[in-house]
Amino acid sequence: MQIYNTLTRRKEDFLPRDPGKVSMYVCGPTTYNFIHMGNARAFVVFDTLRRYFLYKGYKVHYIQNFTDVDDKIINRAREEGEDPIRLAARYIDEFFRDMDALNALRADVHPKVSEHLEEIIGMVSLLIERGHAYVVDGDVYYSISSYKDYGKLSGRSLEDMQAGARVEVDTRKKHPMDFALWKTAKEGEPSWDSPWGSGRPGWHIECSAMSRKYLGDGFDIHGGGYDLIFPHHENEIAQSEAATGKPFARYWMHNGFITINQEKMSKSLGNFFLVREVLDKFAPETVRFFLLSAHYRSPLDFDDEKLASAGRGLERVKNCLRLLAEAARGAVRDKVSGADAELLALLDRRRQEFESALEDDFNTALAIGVLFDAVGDINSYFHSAGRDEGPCGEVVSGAMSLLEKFNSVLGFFRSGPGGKIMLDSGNGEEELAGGLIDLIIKIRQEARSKKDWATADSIRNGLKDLGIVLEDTPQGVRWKKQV
RNA sequence: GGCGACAUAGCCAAGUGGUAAGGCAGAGGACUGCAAAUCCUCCAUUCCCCAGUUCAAAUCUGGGUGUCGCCUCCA
Repeated sequence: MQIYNTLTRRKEDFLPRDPGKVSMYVCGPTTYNFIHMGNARAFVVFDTLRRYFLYKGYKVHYIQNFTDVDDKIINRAREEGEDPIRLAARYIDEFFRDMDALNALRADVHPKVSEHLEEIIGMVSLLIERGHAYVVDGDVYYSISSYKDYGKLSGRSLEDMQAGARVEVDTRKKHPMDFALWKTAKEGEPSWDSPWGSGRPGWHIECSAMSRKYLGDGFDIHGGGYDLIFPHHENEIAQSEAATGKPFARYWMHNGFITINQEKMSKSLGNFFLVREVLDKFAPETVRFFLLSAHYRSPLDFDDEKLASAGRGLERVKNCLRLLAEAARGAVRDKVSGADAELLALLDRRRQEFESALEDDFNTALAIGVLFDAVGDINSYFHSAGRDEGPCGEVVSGAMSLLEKFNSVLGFFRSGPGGKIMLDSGNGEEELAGGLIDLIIKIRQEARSKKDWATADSIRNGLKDLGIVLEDTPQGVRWKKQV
């Protein structure tokens, strides 16, 4: 597999540190609010990458942190009169609600800053010992001048940064770009005891400390949004490599932004859409499909019309799944004809194309194209060969299994044991509704048999207004929920 | 100011040297009582512009133009 590595600015062959195993660390959210679509993109992209490694048979160790100690959390908590750690914990629950809806698998570990002070303090101490950090009035700063490779990820030099520094210069710092590893506690803030007094960690050190704890030195993939390259990831590298003397993450992957009217969606610009707002209007599979429909490094412009277009496209895939499910329920033929064998061979080729697409820097857009090609192949088959002689059992199960394989990576649809796709959640209420709809359809069929088209159409239109679409086919009547 | 990315049909989007995937929308046809779904056909002589390299360029080089991003919390 080839992966574009931000560190080297080119695609490289992906060779895991330990054969057969992949270690990944993805920067999670600062939990002071619900997550927005931009956050979701990063998490869905890396979830899908992880799923692809699993599909390929790798054992994946996937870590995603929560920043639950931070200025913004503290400020928010103050405004709402709530304990900061509790507020953060609440938004962690909300994070899971959103990401579960988007069918993202839980990480193996979701470490929190508030539970890793020991590791963080240990790493800060190590940096001081090694001369890469200094203490000023209870604050600890990382000295970027002490680390010769500072700037290697973002491609900037110390000189550039001095020239571009527009931030107020703290005269206690040795270099204007030196950053805080540890901050002295202010009144009313969460704080922990440390060798430098009571305080709390700076932002960047948590990822260095926690990734090391769970993945060790030189783990495989570190991911996050483009905006984390500088300073966050640059600083992580500086901290980790200076502290351990060993190379940090081997492959750095960064996803592009979600934009609104071509402008970056961000909390600070205020032009963001919360995941749950979007999920009120669009199905989760549509949202996930949309997020994967462009290459992960490209910007992705968001608006309702684009989501709607994505939803209509996904409907094609759903229709094909319904067709296959229906065929599997009906009578199938054992004998494998020439047309059957032809389709099976074609689908095997699609499987290979799907994999090559993802092997090339994780090109989900291309992989989705292959999915649509496969859907077209299957539909054509049912239109001709499968229809004339009845569907072949091997074809039906083979086609379904292919789409399930694709889905195990793309994760559009929820799946049960063995990756079986479940289009409807199937709770009791839905069963009841389904029974009622079947009954109404039966009554309508009686009207149709008497050529009472007025009644038949009135029933169909009435159901449509309720969001139930009927399809009269030679094989009988099908119904589904409207998109 | 420094650094970097991108520019492909009405819309979204893949494609890094060999003659433009896929989706949405649209047109025609098949099927249907009519629809829906599905199938078939059509829909960029051309990839922001101008030069250049090459037998061959959307793809490489140079120069423009435009848009966006990072340099400050941000996925």
